[in-house]
Amino acid sequence: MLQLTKRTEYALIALTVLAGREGEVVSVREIGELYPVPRRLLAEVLKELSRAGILASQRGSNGGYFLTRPAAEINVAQVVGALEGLPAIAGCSSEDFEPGACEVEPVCPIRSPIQRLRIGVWAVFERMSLRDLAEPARPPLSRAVPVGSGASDGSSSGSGSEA
Amino acid sequence: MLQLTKRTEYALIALTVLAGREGEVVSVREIGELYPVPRRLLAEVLKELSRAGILASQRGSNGGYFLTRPAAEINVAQVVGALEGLPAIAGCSSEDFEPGACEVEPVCPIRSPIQRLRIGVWAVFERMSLRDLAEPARPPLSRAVPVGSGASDGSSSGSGSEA
DNA sequence: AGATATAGCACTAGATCGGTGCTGATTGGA
DNA sequence: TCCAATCAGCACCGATCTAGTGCTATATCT
Repeated sequence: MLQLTKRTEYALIALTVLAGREGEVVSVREIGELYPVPRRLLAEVLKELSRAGILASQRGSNGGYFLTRPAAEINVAQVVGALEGLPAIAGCSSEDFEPGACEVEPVCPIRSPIQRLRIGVWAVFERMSLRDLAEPARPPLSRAVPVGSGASDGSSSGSGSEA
Repeated sequence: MLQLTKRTEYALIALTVLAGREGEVVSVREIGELYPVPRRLLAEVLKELSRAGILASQRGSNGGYFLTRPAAEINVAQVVGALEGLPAIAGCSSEDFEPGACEVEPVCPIRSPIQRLRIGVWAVFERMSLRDLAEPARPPLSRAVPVGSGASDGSSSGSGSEA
């Protein structure tokens, strides 16, 4: 399945909030009040991002999480990498792939193409920063990915709700 | 998990063979003799591709499968789409997503960014044709994806880790 | 002290995936 | 004509992963 996990979705939602309030400490409760996500699970996810160094935490009352770096310097690839490992595309290009696990590997004709796909997908995620997440108005990918020439979500349509 | 299924991997391997023998009818057995893939599963996958119109089949002895169009006109996106559905990235952008299934949807702040990611990933898959698969020498993505500066991995000597 | 909030660990139910079994239909050849 | 090779269709099982929760400890502010 070429799909992010719910954990990652929740992470991105939370990071949207964090990116919009740089410098502030935001608690899981606050985020949960903004968006109907399972708080417990969200907490688990933010802990992971904290362990990965993307967030830092403040314990105790008035505690919460905050970005360790400017939102513009954190990209989706880092987030996905922290929660799911690097996009693997195929098992043989995964992080925890042990040689010999795939019978085809020694003669595999698609290793090189898979690598290229992986790099390409990775690049797509790298090109979107948390600032781009928090400000959906600007089309950050239209420059780099010349495929949706006019299809890159018309923009200027206020608070994003396009099909 | 941002990873193709084994089914899709096997499909791509088989299609590499098919693309290298355009016009010929190739049986599951032949492909299984070339690459150590579970033949039964491979057969199941090729049936699916046949139902999707990417392949056509010839029954009886001397039977097998063949491409319905030139290899250069079939891209990885079509194959992935046929076997896994379009790359969804998130559940809410999946094909079989029913409105109301996601609590966050009405107020979701990342729908638009997710869409952009989806389009970008889709584009990466679209840009690689079966001909590119069959001829790994040429680097078809280096033009369109300017991220691997010189990292197009010249020889497949394994470990392409660029972090 | 007590309320708030994160840290850490483990656990369950459900979905998905990888792979297989079996039966039938079609084609070419001995 | 009969047989072997091959695809078509359906259903099934075990392993793995995901989504979500329970519980307890620790830190901080008032």
